[in-house]
Amino acid sequence: MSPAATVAARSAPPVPADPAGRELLARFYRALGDPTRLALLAFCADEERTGNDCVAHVGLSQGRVSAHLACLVSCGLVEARRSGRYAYYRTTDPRVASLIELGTAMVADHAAGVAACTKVAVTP
Amino acid sequence: MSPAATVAARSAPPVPADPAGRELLARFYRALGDPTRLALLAFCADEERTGNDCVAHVGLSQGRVSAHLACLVSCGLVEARRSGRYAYYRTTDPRVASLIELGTAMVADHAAGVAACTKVAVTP
DNA sequence: CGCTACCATCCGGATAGGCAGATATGAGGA
DNA sequence: TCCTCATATCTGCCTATCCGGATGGTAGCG
Repeated sequence: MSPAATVAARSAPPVPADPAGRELLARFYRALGDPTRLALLAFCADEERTGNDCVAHVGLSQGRVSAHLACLVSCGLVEARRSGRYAYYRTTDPRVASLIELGTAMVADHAAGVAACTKVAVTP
Repeated sequence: MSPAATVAARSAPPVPADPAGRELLARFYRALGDPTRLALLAFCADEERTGNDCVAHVGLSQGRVSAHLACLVSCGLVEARRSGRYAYYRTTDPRVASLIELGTAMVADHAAGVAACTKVAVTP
Protein backbone atom coordinates (compact mmCIF):
# COMPACT_ATOMS: atom_id res chain seq x y z
CA MET A 1 0.00 0.00 0.00
CA SER A 2 2.40 2.47 -0.57
CA PRO A 3 3.21 4.75 -3.23
CA ALA A 4 6.81 5.54 -3.66
CA ALA A 5 6.85 8.21 -1.02
CA THR A 6 5.46 6.10 1.75
CA VAL A 7 8.49 3.97 1.78
CA ALA A 8 9.02 0.74 3.46
CA ALA A 9 9.43 0.21 7.13
CA ARG A 10 10.78 -3.22 6.69
CA SER A 11 13.91 -4.73 5.42
CA ALA A 12 16.52 -3.31 3.15
CA PRO A 13 16.39 0.37 2.52
CA PRO A 14 17.49 1.18 -1.00
CA VAL A 15 21.04 2.08 -0.07
CA PRO A 16 23.12 1.62 -3.21
CA ALA A 17 25.13 -1.57 -3.18
CA ASP A 18 28.04 -0.10 -5.09
CA PRO A 19 30.54 2.13 -3.26
CA ALA A 20 30.25 4.89 -5.84
CA GLY A 21 26.50 5.10 -5.35
CA ARG A 22 26.90 5.24 -1.59
CA GLU A 23 29.51 7.96 -1.91
CA LEU A 24 27.06 9.96 -4.02
CA LEU A 25 24.25 9.50 -1.54
CA ALA A 26 26.53 10.43 1.35
CA ARG A 27 27.57 13.55 -0.51
CA PHE A 28 23.93 14.49 -0.94
CA TYR A 29 23.30 14.24 2.79
CA ARG A 30 26.41 16.28 3.48
CA ALA A 31 24.87 19.02 1.36
CA LEU A 32 22.16 19.10 4.03
CA GLY A 33 24.75 18.87 6.78
CA ASP A 34 25.58 22.53 7.19
CA PRO A 35 23.57 24.97 9.30
CA THR A 36 24.08 27.79 6.82
CA ARG A 37 22.68 25.75 3.97
CA LEU A 38 19.73 24.69 6.11
CA ALA A 39 19.04 28.34 6.87
CA LEU A 40 19.17 29.16 3.16
CA LEU A 41 16.89 26.25 2.38
CA ALA A 42 14.29 27.53 4.82
CA PHE A 43 14.75 31.11 3.67
CA CYS A 44 14.14 30.17 0.03
CA ALA A 45 11.20 27.90 0.79
CA ASP A 46 8.54 30.56 1.12
CA GLU A 47 9.40 32.75 -1.82
CA GLU A 48 12.01 33.50 -4.41
CA ARG A 49 15.08 35.20 -2.99
CA THR A 50 17.95 36.96 -4.68
CA GLY A 51 21.54 36.19 -3.82
CA ASN A 52 21.76 39.48 -1.99
CA ASP A 53 18.71 38.67 0.10
CA CYS A 54 20.44 35.47 1.12
CA VAL A 55 23.68 37.24 1.99
CA ALA A 56 21.78 39.68 4.18
CA HIS A 57 19.84 36.86 5.79
CA VAL A 58 22.69 34.59 6.82
CA GLY A 59 25.27 37.29 7.43
CA LEU A 60 28.26 35.57 5.84
CA SER A 61 30.51 36.87 3.08
CA GLN A 62 28.93 37.18 -0.35
CA GLY A 63 31.35 34.72 -1.92
CA ARG A 64 30.64 32.11 0.70
CA VAL A 65 26.87 32.41 0.34
CA SER A 66 27.16 32.18 -3.42
CA ALA A 67 29.12 28.95 -3.07
CA HIS A 68 26.56 27.52 -0.63
CA LEU A 69 23.76 28.35 -3.05
CA ALA A 70 25.67 26.77 -5.92
CA CYS A 71 26.01 23.61 -3.82
CA LEU A 72 22.29 23.53 -3.07
CA VAL A 73 21.39 24.07 -6.72
CA SER A 74 23.84 21.44 -7.90
CA CYS A 75 22.38 18.88 -5.52
CA GLY A 76 18.82 19.65 -6.62
CA LEU A 77 17.76 21.17 -3.31
CA VAL A 78 17.12 24.63 -4.70
CA GLU A 79 16.20 25.94 -8.14
CA ALA A 80 17.94 28.94 -9.67
CA ARG A 81 16.56 31.44 -12.16
CA ARG A 82 18.53 34.21 -13.77
CA SER A 83 16.94 37.50 -14.76
CA GLY A 84 19.11 40.39 -15.78
CA ARG A 85 21.81 40.78 -13.22
CA TYR A 86 19.85 39.04 -10.51
CA ALA A 87 19.78 35.39 -9.55
CA TYR A 88 16.62 34.11 -7.92
CA TYR A 89 16.65 31.04 -5.73
CA ARG A 90 13.78 28.97 -4.51
CA THR A 91 13.19 25.60 -2.90
CA THR A 92 10.64 23.83 -5.06
CA ASP A 93 11.01 20.08 -4.68
CA PRO A 94 8.52 18.83 -2.06
CA ARG A 95 10.88 16.01 -1.18
CA VAL A 96 13.15 18.56 0.43
CA ALA A 97 10.42 19.52 2.88
CA SER A 98 9.90 15.83 3.60
CA LEU A 99 13.59 15.31 4.29
CA ILE A 100 13.71 18.30 6.61
CA GLU A 101 10.58 17.27 8.42
CA LEU A 102 11.83 13.73 8.98
CA GLY A 103 15.20 14.98 10.16
CA THR A 104 13.65 17.48 12.51
CA ALA A 105 11.38 14.84 13.99
CA MET A 106 14.24 12.44 14.59
CA VAL A 107 16.44 15.12 16.10
CA ALA A 108 13.60 16.03 18.44
CA ASP A 109 13.62 12.44 19.71
CA HIS A 110 17.38 12.20 20.07
CA ALA A 111 18.57 15.74 20.68
CA ALA A 112 20.95 14.85 23.48
CA GLY A 113 22.53 12.01 21.54
CA VAL A 114 23.00 14.10 18.42
CA ALA A 115 24.55 16.88 20.45
CA ALA A 116 26.89 14.42 22.13
CA CYS A 117 27.88 12.73 18.91
CA THR A 118 31.09 14.36 17.85
CA LYS A 119 30.90 11.95 14.97
CA VAL A 120 33.90 9.80 15.46
CA ALA A 121 36.82 11.80 16.64
CA VAL A 122 36.66 13.34 20.05
CA THR A 123 38.23 16.76 20.21
CA PRO A 124 38.49 17.85 23.81
CA MET B 1 -1.74 10.18 -0.97
CA SER B 2 0.08 9.73 2.09
CA PRO B 3 0.37 8.53 5.52
CA ALA B 4 2.58 10.15 8.05
CA ALA B 5 5.75 9.26 6.30
CA THR B 6 4.87 11.19 3.21
CA VAL B 7 5.02 14.44 5.04
CA ALA B 8 4.21 17.87 3.88
CA ALA B 9 4.76 19.39 0.51
CA ARG B 10 3.98 23.00 1.37
CA SER B 11 6.01 26.03 2.14
CA ALA B 12 8.19 26.59 5.12
CA PRO B 13 9.94 23.44 6.21
CA PRO B 14 10.36 23.25 9.95
CA VAL B 15 13.99 24.26 9.96
CA PRO B 16 14.78 25.48 13.46
CA ALA B 17 14.97 29.25 13.72
CA ASP B 18 17.69 29.25 16.33
CA PRO B 19 21.29 28.62 15.26
CA ALA B 20 21.77 25.90 17.87
CA GLY B 21 18.82 23.95 16.53
CA ARG B 22 20.10 24.24 12.98
CA GLU B 23 23.55 23.11 14.05
CA LEU B 24 21.96 20.06 15.66
CA LEU B 25 19.92 19.26 12.57
CA ALA B 26 22.98 19.71 10.35
CA ARG B 27 24.92 17.38 12.60
CA PHE B 28 22.20 14.78 12.23
CA TYR B 29 22.41 14.93 8.44
CA ARG B 30 26.18 14.68 8.60
CA ALA B 31 25.71 11.40 10.46
CA LEU B 32 24.09 10.19 7.24
CA GLY B 33 26.80 11.81 5.16
CA ASP B 34 29.38 9.05 5.19
CA PRO B 35 29.34 6.06 2.83
CA THR B 36 30.56 3.69 5.54
CA ARG B 37 27.72 4.64 7.88
CA LEU B 38 25.22 4.26 5.02
CA ALA B 39 26.57 0.78 4.37
CA LEU B 40 26.22 -0.10 8.05
CA LEU B 41 22.70 1.30 8.09
CA ALA B 42 21.70 -0.93 5.21
CA PHE B 43 23.54 -3.91 6.67
CA CYS B 44 21.71 -3.59 9.99
CA ALA B 45 18.33 -3.00 8.41
CA ASP B 46 17.49 -6.60 7.63
CA GLU B 47 18.52 -8.25 10.84
CA GLU B 48 20.46 -7.78 14.02
CA ARG B 49 24.19 -7.71 13.48
CA THR B 50 27.06 -7.96 15.91
CA GLY B 51 29.92 -5.50 15.84
CA ASN B 52 32.13 -8.17 14.36
CA ASP B 53 29.66 -8.81 11.57
CA CYS B 54 29.82 -5.13 10.76
CA VAL B 55 33.61 -5.06 10.79
CA ALA B 56 33.70 -8.00 8.39
CA HIS B 57 31.07 -6.37 6.19
CA VAL B 58 32.65 -2.97 5.67
CA GLY B 59 36.27 -4.05 5.88
CA LEU B 60 37.58 -1.20 8.01
CA SER B 61 39.46 -1.40 11.29
CA GLN B 62 37.47 -2.61 14.30
CA GLY B 63 37.99 0.63 16.17
CA ARG B 64 36.73 2.71 13.29
CA VAL B 65 33.61 0.61 12.81
CA SER B 66 32.86 0.72 16.52
CA ALA B 67 33.03 4.51 16.42
CA HIS B 68 30.79 4.67 13.37
CA LEU B 69 28.23 2.47 15.10
CA ALA B 70 28.40 4.59 18.24
CA CYS B 71 27.66 7.63 16.09
CA LEU B 72 24.66 5.95 14.46
CA VAL B 73 23.30 4.84 17.82
CA SER B 74 23.84 8.24 19.37
CA CYS B 75 21.93 9.92 16.56
CA GLY B 76 19.05 7.47 16.82
CA LEU B 77 19.65 5.83 13.47
CA VAL B 78 20.45 2.41 14.91
CA GLU B 79 19.47 0.64 18.10
CA ALA B 80 22.00 -1.24 20.18
CA ARG B 81 21.42 -4.22 22.44
CA ARG B 82 24.03 -5.78 24.69
CA SER B 83 24.03 -9.45 25.51
CA GLY B 84 26.99 -10.97 27.24
CA ARG B 85 30.08 -9.85 25.45
CA TYR B 86 28.26 -9.17 22.21
CA ALA B 87 26.67 -5.98 20.96
CA TYR B 88 23.79 -6.31 18.55
CA TYR B 89 22.86 -3.50 16.23
CA ARG B 90 19.73 -2.98 14.23
CA THR B 91 18.01 -0.23 12.30
CA THR B 92 14.50 -0.05 13.66
CA ASP B 93 13.08 3.43 13.14
CA PRO B 94 11.00 3.47 9.95
CA ARG B 95 11.84 7.13 9.48
CA VAL B 96 15.38 6.09 8.61
CA ALA B 97 14.11 4.08 5.66
CA SER B 98 12.05 7.10 4.60
CA LEU B 99 15.08 9.37 4.76
CA ILE B 100 17.17 6.96 2.72
CA GLU B 101 14.47 6.47 0.15
CA LEU B 102 13.93 10.20 -0.29
CA GLY B 103 17.65 10.81 -0.58
CA THR B 104 18.10 8.00 -3.07
CA ALA B 105 15.26 9.31 -5.20
CA MET B 106 16.65 12.83 -5.26
CA VAL B 107 20.15 11.65 -6.04
CA ALA B 108 18.74 9.63 -8.91
CA ASP B 109 17.32 12.84 -10.36
CA HIS B 110 20.44 14.92 -9.85
CA ALA B 111 23.29 12.42 -9.97
CA ALA B 112 25.52 14.52 -12.18
CA GLY B 113 25.05 17.65 -10.07
CA VAL B 114 25.72 15.85 -6.84
CA ALA B 115 28.84 14.28 -8.28
CA ALA B 116 30.03 17.68 -9.48
CA CYS B 117 29.27 19.42 -6.20
CA THR B 118 32.51 19.50 -4.32
CA LYS B 119 30.50 21.25 -1.64
CA VAL B 120 32.08 24.65 -1.50
CA ALA B 121 35.77 24.41 -1.89
CA VAL B 122 37.21 22.93 -5.06
CA THR B 123 40.06 20.54 -4.42
CA PRO B 124 42.08 20.15 -7.61
C1' DC C 1 31.09 55.44 -22.23
C1' DG C 2 32.18 55.02 -17.59
C1' DC C 3 30.17 53.58 -13.16
C1' DT C 4 28.09 50.70 -9.98
C1' DA C 5 25.32 46.79 -8.20
C1' DC C 6 25.12 41.79 -8.26
C1' DC C 7 26.95 37.38 -8.74
C1' DA C 8 30.67 33.66 -9.44
C1' DT C 9 35.31 31.92 -8.62
C1' DC C 10 40.02 31.85 -6.70
C1' DC C 11 43.41 32.10 -2.59
C1' DG C 12 45.43 30.85 1.49
C1' DG C 13 44.34 29.62 6.47
C1' DA C 14 41.81 27.04 10.13
C1' DT C 15 39.13 23.13 11.87
C1' DA C 16 36.20 19.02 11.70
C1' DG C 17 36.05 14.48 10.73
C1' DG C 18 38.04 10.00 8.63
C1' DC C 19 41.63 6.17 9.05
C1' DA C 20 44.92 2.67 11.11
C1' DG C 21 47.01 0.84 15.05
C1' DA C 22 47.65 0.42 20.02
C1' DT C 23 45.55 0.01 24.39
C1' DA C 24 41.79 -0.65 27.97
C1' DT C 25 37.58 -3.06 29.74
C1' DG C 26 34.33 -6.85 30.61
C1' DA C 27 32.38 -11.58 29.77
C1' DG C 28 33.01 -16.62 29.12
C1' DG C 29 35.57 -20.73 29.13
C1' DA C 30 39.59 -23.92 30.53
C1' DT D 1 42.26 -17.85 38.41
C1' DC D 2 44.29 -17.14 33.68
C1' DC D 3 43.38 -16.61 28.93
C1' DT D 4 40.80 -15.26 24.90
C1' DC D 5 37.28 -12.93 22.39
C1' DA D 6 34.21 -8.92 21.49
C1' DT D 7 34.05 -4.01 22.08
C1' DA D 8 35.25 0.59 23.25
C1' DT D 9 38.51 4.41 23.50
C1' DC D 10 42.99 6.98 22.70
C1' DT D 11 46.89 8.73 19.60
C1' DG D 12 48.76 10.73 15.52
C1' DC D 13 48.36 11.76 10.66
C1' DC D 14 45.70 13.58 6.62
C1' DT D 15 42.02 15.11 3.64
C1' DA D 16 37.57 17.52 3.14
C1' DT D 17 35.24 21.54 3.86
C1' DC D 18 34.48 25.91 6.07
C1' DC D 19 35.63 30.97 6.16
C1' DG D 20 36.86 35.98 4.77
C1' DG D 21 38.71 38.76 1.30
C1' DA D 22 40.34 39.62 -3.42
C1' DT D 23 39.45 39.13 -8.35
C1' DG D 24 36.74 38.80 -12.61
C1' DG D 25 32.56 39.14 -15.40
C1' DT D 26 28.08 41.14 -16.75
C1' DA D 27 23.82 43.94 -16.73
C1' DG D 28 21.49 48.39 -16.07
C1' DC D 29 21.93 53.51 -15.49
C1' DG D 30 23.53 58.30 -15.70
